[in-house]
Amino acid sequence: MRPKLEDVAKRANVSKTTVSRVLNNRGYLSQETITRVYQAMKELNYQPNIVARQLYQKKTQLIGLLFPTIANPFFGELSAELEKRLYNEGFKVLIGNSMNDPKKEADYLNQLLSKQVDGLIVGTHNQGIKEYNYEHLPVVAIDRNMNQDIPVIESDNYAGGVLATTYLIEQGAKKIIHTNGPITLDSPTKRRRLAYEDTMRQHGLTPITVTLDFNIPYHEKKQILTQIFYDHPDLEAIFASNDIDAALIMQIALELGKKLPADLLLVGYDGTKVIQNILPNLTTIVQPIEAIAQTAVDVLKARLNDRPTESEYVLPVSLKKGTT
Amino acid sequence: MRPKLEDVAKRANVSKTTVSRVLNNRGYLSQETITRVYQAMKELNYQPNIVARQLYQKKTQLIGLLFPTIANPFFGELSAELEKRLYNEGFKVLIGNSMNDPKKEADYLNQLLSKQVDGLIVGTHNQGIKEYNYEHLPVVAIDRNMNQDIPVIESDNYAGGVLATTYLIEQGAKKIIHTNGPITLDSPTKRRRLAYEDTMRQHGLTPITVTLDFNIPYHEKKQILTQIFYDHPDLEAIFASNDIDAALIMQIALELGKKLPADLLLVGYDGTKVIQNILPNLTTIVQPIEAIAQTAVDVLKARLNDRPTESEYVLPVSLKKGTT
DNA sequence: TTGTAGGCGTTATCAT
DNA sequence: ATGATAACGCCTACAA
Repeated sequence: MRPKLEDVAKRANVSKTTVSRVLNNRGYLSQETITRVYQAMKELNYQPNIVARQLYQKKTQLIGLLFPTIANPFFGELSAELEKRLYNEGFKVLIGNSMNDPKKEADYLNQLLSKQVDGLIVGTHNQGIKEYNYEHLPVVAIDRNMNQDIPVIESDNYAGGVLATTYLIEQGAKKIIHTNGPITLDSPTKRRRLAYEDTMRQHGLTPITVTLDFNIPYHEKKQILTQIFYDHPDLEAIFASNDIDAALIMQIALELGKKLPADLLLVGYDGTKVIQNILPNLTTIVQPIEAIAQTAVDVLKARLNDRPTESEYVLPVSLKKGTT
Repeated sequence: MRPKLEDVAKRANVSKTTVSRVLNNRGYLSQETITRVYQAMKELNYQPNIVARQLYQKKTQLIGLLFPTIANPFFGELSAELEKRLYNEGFKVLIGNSMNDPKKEADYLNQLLSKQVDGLIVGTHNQGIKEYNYEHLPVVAIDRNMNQDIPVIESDNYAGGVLATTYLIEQGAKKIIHTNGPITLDSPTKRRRLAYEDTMRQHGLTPITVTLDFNIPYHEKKQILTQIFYDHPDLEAIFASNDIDAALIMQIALELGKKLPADLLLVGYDGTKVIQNILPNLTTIVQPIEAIAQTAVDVLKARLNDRPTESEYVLPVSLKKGTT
C-alpha cells in the first residue's frame, strides 16, 4: 500500500497535522520534529497524493491547451512555448488535439467545467459550444473569436497580408496570386486574404485568390496549384497563406523549370522555426509565436486572478526576407 | 458557488446517493426519479467534480507524456498520435517538454509517484533518476533505455542505418559520409551510425562519420557541414541521421551549385509527415510513428492492468525513395 | 510547538 | 427503489 500522511505520522510519533506542516513548511516546528518526520517519510518512501490536495485546494494547477493538432508545426511550437511558460508559473499542461471534431472540443471544454483544469487556452473553433456563458471563466483564445467574453490573442493578420503584398509589389510584380483556405467565419487567414485584396486594389492591381480547401488530399492540392501556372502564364508572384502551401508551390515551380526569384516571387506565412530551418530561403511573414505564448499566459493569469483584461491583443508580424 | 451533488439532491428531493446513481447509471432507479434528478442538474447547471471522483477512484485517467520538445516534428507527430489513441481509450494527456533538463524530467516523473497521472510514456534520458525502482510502475519508454524494468518501444534503428547505407551503395556511391550526433550512451541514433559503419566495411568501404553536437547553433552547424564538401571533393553521398540535417545539407549543396542526385546522393532519417510535405523529394528512412504510438499505448495498457509485457518492441522502418 | 476534528465532493457498502 | 454513512488523503481552524 502507498503510505499516507497518517502512516508517516504514526511512524514519527506525531499527528497528521504536524506531518502536513512539515510537508508544507508552515507554522512553528521544532527542528527535532522536522528531522523525525523527514526520516519517517524517507523510510516509508512517502509521496503526497496530489489529487487529495487538489480537492481541498479546489485548484489543480493544470491548464488545458486545445488546438487542432500539435502535429502542425505552428501549433507544436506554440504549445511548446506555452508549456514552458506555464511550467515556470507552476502549472502543468493538459493537451487536446481537437482535429476539428466538435465532440472532442466539447469534451475538453468540459474538463474546465469539471474542475479538472484551472484554465484553458483555446485555438479551435468550438462550433457547437458557443451558447455557454464563459463570462467569468479563465479561458483565453488564440487567433479565434470564440465569444465576446473571451479575450483573443492574435498576430496582426491584416498587417501580415499587407506586408506580403506590398513587398511583392515593391519587387516589381504586378500579376500576383494569393492562395488561401475557404472563407470560414472569422478565421485568421481570412484577414490575410482581405489585406491582400485591399492592397492589390490600392495599387490598381487585380487580386486573384485561389481557394484551397483545408482537407483536400496532397495530390489534389498539388494539381490545383500546378494549374495556376498554366492558367496564368504571365504570373509573377504568389503570396501563400501558409508556409506548407508555399513549400509546395516552390516545389511545383522548380518542377516546371522555373527559377526563384527570377521567374517567380514567393512569400509564405507563419515562419515557424522548423520551416525556417528546412527552407531558410523562403521569404515569409513570421508570426511572433513566443510573444503570442507569453501574452496568452499573462492574460490567462489575469483571468485566473479576476483581474480585468483587454478583449483583444494584436501582436505585430514581421517579414523575413529570403531569396524567393 | 458551484453546485455539488448535495445541492442537486436537495433540489430533486432525493439523497446524494441517488443523484450519484443517476449520474453513473448504476443500480435501480425509477424513471420518475431519473427525470427529476436530470431536471435539477440542468436547473443548477451541475457539473461533477472530477477531482473528487479521482480521489475516490484512485485513478486520474491521465497519462503523462515526457519528450524533449513537441516543437520537434518527430515528437510533435508522435505526441499527436499518442494523444489520439489515449483519448480513445478514455485517457487525457499531460505533456512535459523536458528540454533535456534533468530537474524538469524528475519533476514530471514525480507526477506519477504523486498519483497525478496513472502512467507515463517517456522519450527522454532521465539521467538523474535511474536509481528509482520502476519495477511495477506503468511506464513505457520510447527509443530510450531507461531501466531494465521499463519496456522500450523503438523503431529498428540499426536496420534503418543498413537500409540507407545499402541504398546509397546500390546507387553506385562509394565515398559516403554519415552525419550524426555525439555518441551518447544508448541514444537511438547511435545504432544508425553503427549500422552505417558496419555496412560500409562489409562492402569494403571506409566509413566517415561527422559528429554534429546537438546544441550547436544553426550557423555553426552549417559551417561544419559546408566544410565537408571542401574536405571531401570526391564526395558522392551523405546519409544524415535526421531530416533536418538532411534539409540543411540539401540547401548547402544547392548553394555550392551541386545538383541532386547527379552530383550528390542524400538520404535523411525520420520521415515525419511535415518533412514529407515540405521536401517531398528527399529520400529518407521513415520511422513508423503510428505503429510506435499504437504499441506504446498497448504496452502501457498492459502495464496498467498488471499484464506481462516484453521488455523490448522493435518496429520496422522503411525507405522512402525520393529523387535525392 | 503540537493535536483534534471537520471538510473538500464523490462513490460504495449496507441498510431499509 | 432509495437513503445514511463512511471512506478516498489532504489541509486548516481552533484548541491545548
